[in-house]
Parts: sequence; C-alpha cells; structure tokens
Amino acid sequence: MKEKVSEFAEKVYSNLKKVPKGKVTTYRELAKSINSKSYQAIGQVLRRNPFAPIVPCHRVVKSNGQIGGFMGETNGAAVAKKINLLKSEGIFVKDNCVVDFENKLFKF
DNA sequence: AGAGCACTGATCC
DNA sequence: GGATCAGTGCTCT
Repeated sequence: MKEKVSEFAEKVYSNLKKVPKGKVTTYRELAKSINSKSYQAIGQVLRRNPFAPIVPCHRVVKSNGQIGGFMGETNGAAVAKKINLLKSEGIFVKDNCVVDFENKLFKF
C-alpha cells in the first residue's frame, strides 16, 4: 500500500491529530472541518489508515456517540481494543456508546 | 470504470 | 423508537 495520501486524507489526519487527549470527535465535525460532506470518505480513509499509530483514529466516533468501527470491524476485538484505549484516556464507553459523549466531544 | 465504505439525514412505519 | 432510502466523496480492484 502507498504511504502517500491525497490532500483530503492529509486534512483528515491533520485535524484528527489536533484532537486533545481525553476528547473525541465525530465524523460529521471532522468532515465539516475539512470542508467535505462525505462522512463515508472519512471512514474509508481512516480505515485504510496509512498512519495507524500516528493518527488517533480511535478518537473518532459517530454523531450519536457510538463507537462506529475500528480496523475494519464494526464490532469485534478491534472495537473492544478501541474502547479500552479510550478508557485509558479517561473516556468511558458503554455498549459501544461513549459515556458523557457531549462532554467529551471536541469541536473545531 | 465500477463497487464498496469505520456515515448521516430524511423519510416511513 | 427502529428500519429503510438516498446522498455523498474517496479508495481499492
């Protein structure tokens, strides 16, 4: 796979890295901040994530506070790990939903 | 060129 | 409240 990414992906990663620890963001806010309406494209790019350890893709959740997916799995061990990671950052997740999501939500 | 996707909003029941 | 349809832009095959 290529480590090169398009401008779109670059913006996504750039904005995502701006999210402070202990906070989460949504695909919607992220897409809007990069002037794009394609939320799926965000997921697509993050899924292929060429900067896996560099970009905190686990800090991105759905607009309703649900986890969404992780490493290509909408629900599974990968998601469980994502939840565990968030928990380490002070973000608790219950039933695939972020606890006190609105408070943890980071807005650009 | 075509299909798929880690989504969302609107619509329908 | 849940299920389904449509729209959307980008990546992969």
